[in-house]
Amino acid sequence: MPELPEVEVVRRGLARWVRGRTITGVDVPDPRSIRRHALGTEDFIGNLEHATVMDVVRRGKFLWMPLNMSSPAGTGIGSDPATAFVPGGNVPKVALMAHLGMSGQLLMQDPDVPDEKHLKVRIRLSAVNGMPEQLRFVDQRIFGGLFVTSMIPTVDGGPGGLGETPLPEIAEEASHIARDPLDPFFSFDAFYRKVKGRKTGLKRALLDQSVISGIGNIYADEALWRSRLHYARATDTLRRADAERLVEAVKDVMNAALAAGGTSFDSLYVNVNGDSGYFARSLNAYGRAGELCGRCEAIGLHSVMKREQFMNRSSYTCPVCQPRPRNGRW
DNA sequence: TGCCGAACCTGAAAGC
DNA sequence: TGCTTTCAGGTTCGGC
Repeated sequence: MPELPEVEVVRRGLARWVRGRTITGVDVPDPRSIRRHALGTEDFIGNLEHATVMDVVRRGKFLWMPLNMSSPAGTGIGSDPATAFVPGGNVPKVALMAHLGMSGQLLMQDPDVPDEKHLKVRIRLSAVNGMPEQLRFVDQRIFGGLFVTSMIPTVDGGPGGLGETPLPEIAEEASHIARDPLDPFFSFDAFYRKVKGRKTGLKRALLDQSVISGIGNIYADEALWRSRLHYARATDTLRRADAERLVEAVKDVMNAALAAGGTSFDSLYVNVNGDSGYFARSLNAYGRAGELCGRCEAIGLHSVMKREQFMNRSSYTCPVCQPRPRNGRW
């Protein structure tokens, strides 16, 4: 399942292939994957054709490609995105937005590669020697999707997200979410204020993208395990030191996952070249129900990881080093 | 206003 | 063997 590290792996791969290239054609074999584009398939295609991809930017699990709409068809080849943004000039007004959902994949393919079983959108790119000519959106469960959205100024004046040429603009549909822990402009104080202001459980807050973005079920469990906190801990009882430990754990686990190319349990997550990541082998909590807690075992304790139902999902904890708080409070 | 749960969706695995 | 049920989970939206 793509969470922040997996989306960042995809972003880096995509940036290498699509920056500066012009979209020459678009097919939408399954319009369900563009259902968030309210104006329909024709409008979606009309917005993309002849536009030049300026960059690939990410905030949390949202990924977008700012588009230069002013380029005549075919002139995007070899243009330099770093110099394409002229203040007050051809600043991108729209972006192609992507969310991978549960099973979305953005793949670079040559035209002669047969269509994937769950191919939803095909974007043809201007020809460049040695580069694949199609960007394909493949999605088995259709929780993800593509749509065109406006670019708007960021509230804090900082870059909208992580990209190769950061701009003080953000895709409108991503403007409601908080900065993610790997964002250089991430503010611990802002995160702590939001968490303390909530009256809910800690894991629910971690999964709330308006509090902190990029965290899904897997890395929430891993970060809570690393920081020895229980998912049901009431957020308004969280001490500053606990929150600092938690944020550091989130950063550590995400950086480790990024270094391993992401977490893959099956073929549902792959990078733009179709390769899987290896971080699943390093998980300490997620999916380890019935196994011994590695941290407790290291000090001679025999505690068995347990799985509980939470928010229609599974949560994995160690009952010894992550004790459940009484009534959510310590 | 803010929290919470349902719904969306498909394929693999388990159960019968 | 084949059918049915369960499970996986990110985001949005409606109900409370």
